Amino acid sequence: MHNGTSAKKTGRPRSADADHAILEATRAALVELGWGKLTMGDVATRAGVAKTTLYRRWAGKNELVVDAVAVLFDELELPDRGSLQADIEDVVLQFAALLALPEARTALMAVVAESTSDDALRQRIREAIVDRQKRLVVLGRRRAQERGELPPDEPQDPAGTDATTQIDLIFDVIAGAVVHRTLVSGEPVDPTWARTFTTLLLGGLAAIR
Amino acid sequence: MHNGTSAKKTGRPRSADADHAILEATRAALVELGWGKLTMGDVATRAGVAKTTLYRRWAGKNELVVDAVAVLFDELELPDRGSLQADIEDVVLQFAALLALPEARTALMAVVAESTSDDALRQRIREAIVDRQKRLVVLGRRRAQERGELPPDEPQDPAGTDATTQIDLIFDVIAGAVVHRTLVSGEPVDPTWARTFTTLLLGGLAAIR
Amino acid sequence: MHNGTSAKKTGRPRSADADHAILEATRAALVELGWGKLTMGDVATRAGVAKTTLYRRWAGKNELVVDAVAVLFDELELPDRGSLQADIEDVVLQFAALLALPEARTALMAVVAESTSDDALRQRIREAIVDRQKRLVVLGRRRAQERGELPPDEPQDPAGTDATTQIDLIFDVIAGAVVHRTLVSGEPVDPTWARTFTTLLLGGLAAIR
Amino acid sequence: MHNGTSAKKTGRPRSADADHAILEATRAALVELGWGKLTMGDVATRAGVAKTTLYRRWAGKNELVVDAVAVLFDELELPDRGSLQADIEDVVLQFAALLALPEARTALMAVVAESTSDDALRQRIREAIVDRQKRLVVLGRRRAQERGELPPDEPQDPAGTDATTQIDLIFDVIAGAVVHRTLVSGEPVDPTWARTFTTLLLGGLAAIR
DNA sequence: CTGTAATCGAGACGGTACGTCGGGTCTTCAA
DNA sequence: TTGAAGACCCGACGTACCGTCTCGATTACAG
Repeated sequence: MHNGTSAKKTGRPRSADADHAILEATRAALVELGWGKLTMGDVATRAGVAKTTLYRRWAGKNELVVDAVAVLFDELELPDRGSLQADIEDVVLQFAALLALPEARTALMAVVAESTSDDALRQRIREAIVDRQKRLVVLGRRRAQERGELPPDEPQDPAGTDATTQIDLIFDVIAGAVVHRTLVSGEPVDPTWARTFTTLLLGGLAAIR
Repeated sequence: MHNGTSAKKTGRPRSADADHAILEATRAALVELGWGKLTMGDVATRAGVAKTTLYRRWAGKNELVVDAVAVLFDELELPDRGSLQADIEDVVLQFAALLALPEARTALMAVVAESTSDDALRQRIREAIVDRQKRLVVLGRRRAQERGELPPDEPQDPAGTDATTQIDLIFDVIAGAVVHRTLVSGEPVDPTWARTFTTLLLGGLAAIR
Repeated sequence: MHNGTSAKKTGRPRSADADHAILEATRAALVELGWGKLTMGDVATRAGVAKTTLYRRWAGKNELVVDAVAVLFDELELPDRGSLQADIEDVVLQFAALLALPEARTALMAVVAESTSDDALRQRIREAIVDRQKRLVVLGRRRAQERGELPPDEPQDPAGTDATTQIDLIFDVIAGAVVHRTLVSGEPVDPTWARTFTTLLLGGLAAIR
Repeated sequence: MHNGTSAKKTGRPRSADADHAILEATRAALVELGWGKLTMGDVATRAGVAKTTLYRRWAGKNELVVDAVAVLFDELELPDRGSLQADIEDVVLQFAALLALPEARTALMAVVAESTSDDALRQRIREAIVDRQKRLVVLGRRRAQERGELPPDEPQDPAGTDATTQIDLIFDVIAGAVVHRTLVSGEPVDPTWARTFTTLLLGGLAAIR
């Protein structure tokens, strides 16, 4: 977040309402205008807040938008559907549904784009958005191991892949494929595609062990 | 490209040199400044061209950059390394190397980001960049079929996937995973990762048949 | 004029129609747009002529406008109304009527304004417009002398003014007063004002002898 | 001036320094560059001010220049030289000296030229420049009446002219003649000319009573 | 209850880039 | 050689946002 537990003793305290109003306004503006047309002044106006107030809390457009959309990604969940295949299909569809929201797709790509030339921003994105979703992979994998669908983690087999590498790979493949199909190829992620993709992924996982 | 075979009979013809100079200048500016700091005026100056000339050919920054970087992606090739596994690993590494170029990574993500709220731009990107690289998947797949590594296309098996669906899926998985690992996860795509990823992909392909 | 009797032997001859169309279009554009909004491109379009054609004949906006409006001032005449007072009143009203035409008032002031920092232009204005109207003063003065209303020119009386000085002074006073009242004060020059002004002028002329 | 006593309660107040710096810079730029080459951007730079600041106060070049030069005309004074003839000669020479300044001559004519097709501008000029100088005529006339050089204002004699008409006439004749001789005829206004002209004027004034 | 201090909305500030417009030149093809 | 068409370089336009700054007016907590 933008401010930690910094010590502030005296003076008028910051309005908590303002924070919510600003983030809400940011999301609304993203939907209507897209990243490129979104302006700080407009966000301030929508939030009924002065630009000063906005800049007192966030350093710029990037930081503001990251915070504004991060919360959306926290809503992803991994329900226990009984099998790994079903679990993955479910989360793939959830993720696709999220990327169907204009504010999410637009904001995600925009901040990622900015981050290609801004390491601090990349770090922030990773912390606020990306790494937090890895929990889904970790959780799903553990459940599958408990069900016996996947073998338990073992001391690294030189011919195989260790747990971290595997988790990262799964994450990149799932997130990458869904994002690419949705935003680049522009094709829908429907249950059929989700099933085929998941089948491919699980088939592949068996192969890398 | 920005102009088709429109009929223009009279008047001074447009300078072909200007086109090249502008696109070259755009790539140079992208490397030095990145997407965010790149300005139309600067590109014009670098190209030794008036801003008007630039706007006469491209509607804005997005369109210009798409054309400027499209050519970079055309350099990807699929050498025949003797096996499908080797072919894919090779092209994965080529793609990763391309995304390591600042002008390519920054420009690609930026225009994709803009395209989330601009259908015309998305269409342009797809034509100029994305669809043209599908040729690599098509070619690699045909070679593998000739080698017997993959079964020939058959009348659609209701339980399987038809050729087009499979090509699209492969494309989304490869491109998505490489882009995600490179630009979002921020981890390197090295030969080891390429091998593991390719193994997963081929294992998965066997599963969806 | 813009071209003298320059020798042109070969090639396609210049269109005489073009000249008229251009000057006519210039006057029309002046009326509608005023000096500041008048553009060479617009004049060319109105005249159904290419900009090239226009620049082949005139060096720029100033020269073009001077020629376009010069002809208007040539229409001033000094009818013989029987007395100097009546003659002056008549020409004052003619001049005022001319300055009531938007193309004349606007063009005259505009080129005079430009001429404050362009000696060549001032020279051109003086030749094309100003000096040609001095004929009216010279003629009126001679008629008055013939009628006996004014004394004949004499060898310079040290206490008086010689002929040239007097002509210049009369011209400046008449032209200046009419222009100032019309364009600066923004008051109308009607017969009453013309009579009072002429009375003042003639009374003054008697005093400087 | 450009802003009246408009009520503005909140927000940062406009910088008074900026106003002065801008007007000063405008005059300097007029001297160096003349009206035609003067640009808003250059004025802003000279004044150490952003273009926005400039446009926040003045609608355009015309309005700015009117205000910038208006102050020059306020420096004209009518010293009491003991006789009406001497007073007029003095102010005529002052006015001529003012018109010898490049910034004054060029700016005055340019804005008058623009005003021929812009009523709001004409109004502004009249308020800021023209009408304010009528004070000189009014003052000189009253002094002369006190000295007995001119008869006191009387209830309008049907055969004569009332006070306002006379003041306007005198103003148009003096200003018009000086401007015309200086800027159109391009001849100098020296003491000799001033004397002759003043003699004519006073002689004429006697005639219209 | 009275300071002190940080907050608030408002809006002016110095900048940078925008995309357009007009000036005057140059290049092509047709007459 | 002229003419229409239109692309060219150049420079200024007036606008939009940026992120900072100054205002006067609220709030809180501290003494």
